[in-house]
Amino acid sequence: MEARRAYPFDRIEAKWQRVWQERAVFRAANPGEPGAEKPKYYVLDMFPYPSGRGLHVGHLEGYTASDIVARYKRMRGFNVLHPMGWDAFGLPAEQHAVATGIHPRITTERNIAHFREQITAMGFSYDWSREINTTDPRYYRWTQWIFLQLFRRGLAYVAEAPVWYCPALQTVLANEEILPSPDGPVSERGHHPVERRPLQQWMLRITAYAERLLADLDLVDWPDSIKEMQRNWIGRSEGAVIRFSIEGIESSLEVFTTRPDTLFGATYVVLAPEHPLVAKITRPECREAVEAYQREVAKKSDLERAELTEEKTGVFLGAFAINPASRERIPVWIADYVLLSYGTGAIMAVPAHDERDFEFASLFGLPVHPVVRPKDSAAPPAGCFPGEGIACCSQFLDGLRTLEAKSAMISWLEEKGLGKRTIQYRLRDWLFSRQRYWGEPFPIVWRNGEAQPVPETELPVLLPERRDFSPERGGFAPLSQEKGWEELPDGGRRETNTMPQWAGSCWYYLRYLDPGNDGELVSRETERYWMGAKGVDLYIGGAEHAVLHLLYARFWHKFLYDIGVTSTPEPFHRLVNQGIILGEDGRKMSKSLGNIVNPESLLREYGADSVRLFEMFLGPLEQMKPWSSQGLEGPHRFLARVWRLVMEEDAEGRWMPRPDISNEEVPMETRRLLHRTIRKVAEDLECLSFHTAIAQMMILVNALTRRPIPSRIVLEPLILLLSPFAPHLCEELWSVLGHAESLAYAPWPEADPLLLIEEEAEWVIQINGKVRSRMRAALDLGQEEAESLARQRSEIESWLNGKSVQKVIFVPGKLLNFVVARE
RNA sequence: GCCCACGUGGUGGAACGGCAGACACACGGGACUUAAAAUCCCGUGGGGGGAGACUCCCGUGUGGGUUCGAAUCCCACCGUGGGCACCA
Repeated sequence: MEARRAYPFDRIEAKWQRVWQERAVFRAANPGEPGAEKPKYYVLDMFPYPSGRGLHVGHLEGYTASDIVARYKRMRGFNVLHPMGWDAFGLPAEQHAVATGIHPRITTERNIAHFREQITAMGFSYDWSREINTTDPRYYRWTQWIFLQLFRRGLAYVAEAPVWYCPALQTVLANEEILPSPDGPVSERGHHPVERRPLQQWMLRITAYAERLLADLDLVDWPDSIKEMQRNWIGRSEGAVIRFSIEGIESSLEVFTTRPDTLFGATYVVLAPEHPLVAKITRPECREAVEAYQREVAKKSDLERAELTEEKTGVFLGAFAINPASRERIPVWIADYVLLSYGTGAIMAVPAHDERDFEFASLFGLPVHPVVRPKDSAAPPAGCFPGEGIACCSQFLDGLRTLEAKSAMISWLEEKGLGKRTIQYRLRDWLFSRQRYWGEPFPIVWRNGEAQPVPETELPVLLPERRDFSPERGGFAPLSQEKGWEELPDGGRRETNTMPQWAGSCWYYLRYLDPGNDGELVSRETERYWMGAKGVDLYIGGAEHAVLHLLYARFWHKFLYDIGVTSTPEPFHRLVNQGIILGEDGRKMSKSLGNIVNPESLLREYGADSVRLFEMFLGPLEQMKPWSSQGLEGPHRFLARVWRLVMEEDAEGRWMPRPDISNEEVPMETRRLLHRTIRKVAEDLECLSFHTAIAQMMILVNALTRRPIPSRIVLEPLILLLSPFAPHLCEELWSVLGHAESLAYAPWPEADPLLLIEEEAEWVIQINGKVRSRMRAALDLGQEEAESLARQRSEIESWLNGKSVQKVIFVPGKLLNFVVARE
């Protein structure tokens, strides 16, 4: 069915997309090129993984927002960097290869072509000369180079550690890729069950940067919720490590606690079941029970240990430790509520002041010694009191507040050599290897059991071609099947793990700056120019990357800063998350619900400008909101109205410029409205309030439609204001009005301050805070004049009749409120 | 359980502590048309009074509070979404 079009968007959109491409309109100038004398503005989208499903309206929302900003900033005189690329390594393409035998490279290329086509059809103003692809050897060469620098500085190391292994995906996964579920932990991708296995893995020492990753959150302009999530993920806690000696044995054990002030109340000690000291200190009579418990924990730890609905369990080792403060003999237990991977893997239990210890002590009949009382109470309460208060029953701490008691205890411990002040982080080192094919190979060769770096001159280490994609059983890397690749003539063997998908996305924003540079990751001069001062000026993407991508990228950026590659401590100055777009039914879009909105049909029916405008008109960018295909009508009609302000149909139905377009001045009311609109749109664009900017332009266009005034004096500024939102339509109208050049770099309209000054205002008159009247009057009335004008109004007169006015609130230019006695 | 965000018409949403519901969608009425579509105009939170121009009351999840005045600030609760979850 050939739908009649409200305006010929199909023709003009194809035309302008071709013009932009042919003239390389959006090419950004690097230092030394004409254009680079302008101030820079770097507006970045989170680059997509090119999946087989193509882009959905959610991607398009973020990309539309960033494109509007990019176009706006160009018109404001900035040299704008607005690039796009592909995060193309990753599991889905490899899973597809396993299933179909088609090489992931083929699938990836096909998907990228589809994505690029969809993006082009939306009219986004990317500088395609900077397009990057993480699977391109010219790109991943530098991913490998960064890894080598990390390795040289001891920040990449091999460790045998219990890691999350997913039998279904046949790979290990990072902590960050595991989700809790009612049936135990599962993989984030695919929700397959995962279990713990001890394997030799590459780790990155992100914990070395924990403090800076935390502190520098203060430097960036990000949503508070994201900062908070990162803070929680890093999980800094201050406390002390305290040494407990073991009765009858030479060795001692260390515990970490955030409450050293409660040491006098420590009535037992708990080790993680896997703690290396357990075998050494367990008494023979307890050995059987302890080992049985360890086996049980090892078996269930995979799935059930993460659940906390279960009752606490543990066993006594038969051994005793000495409380270093009270000199009391206290029992040593193991229990699975203590984790080996945090702190020292051991705790001092203070059941009187810790809920978990209290629960455990109650269950096993262990003693409870209160040593803190609330500020307003003479004695500690019964049960467990985890709050802060005043120390008691603690000898030299008695009477001190919790904060002081902590310091006093730490000083005492340090003096006696029994402990010291410590900071612990919840953040763990980053598990960096994957047993997959479709990822960056490590630039590492094993010789005599030692990992050796591949010389930089030999980069990139190319991923070998493959025919057979079935992964090997048991968690070995597929690359270990490629003997000709793995085994080197000198007897060395290449590392066969590959890097995780996060690797390529950790630094891609830097490669856009200088994508063709084969001598350096990015030239110093270019990096200084584009990342100057604050790094990426605006970064738009989904909140699902709050901790993973954004924490990893910050880590790498700080490392690159330390080795002199980057010049700013933080990569992304301002971060904005677009909200999720729900299906028309208000539920999350998903294949199984059948509520996914296909952008192709919308583009065919309404055109890219309408889709762009509607994506923005839906509501605040950061908010979650449902899609409504019917709602698209509004912005579409609006664009058609703008079209008809300039164009009209002749008898044959051809669109022609209106013959009556003039250069004549327009009525004062219209000029004022135009200039208010200019101001409002610019203000709203600065704070990314796109929907209110559109509403304001609709108000202007509605006024112009009502009383047709086809004058360039109002039409041209309107077209410029609208052009970041609906660039194809506006380019066409701009050229119809006789401009030979694209409007992409036309100066943004300036609001005339004289036209923004109002002389009159509508005053609101209230009685006891309720609006009882309004009047148009001069804006600059004094209180007395305003009051007497208000009192003359009959409705106010009758409201005030017989009442005594106690007070009059006067807000200049706005409001008058008579406060009268209530009977 | 803990942390964070958010609750406004039939719907999406707007509103520096000062006119609640801008702008749209949907719906209803009208103009144009042989008719329809498109377009244009008018109406549209709920309830009451009035023949009428009009007018009064109620209303921003619930209950309190601060204030001359609260959708907006504070407290408690309920609901929705997101994050964390034995991290000592």
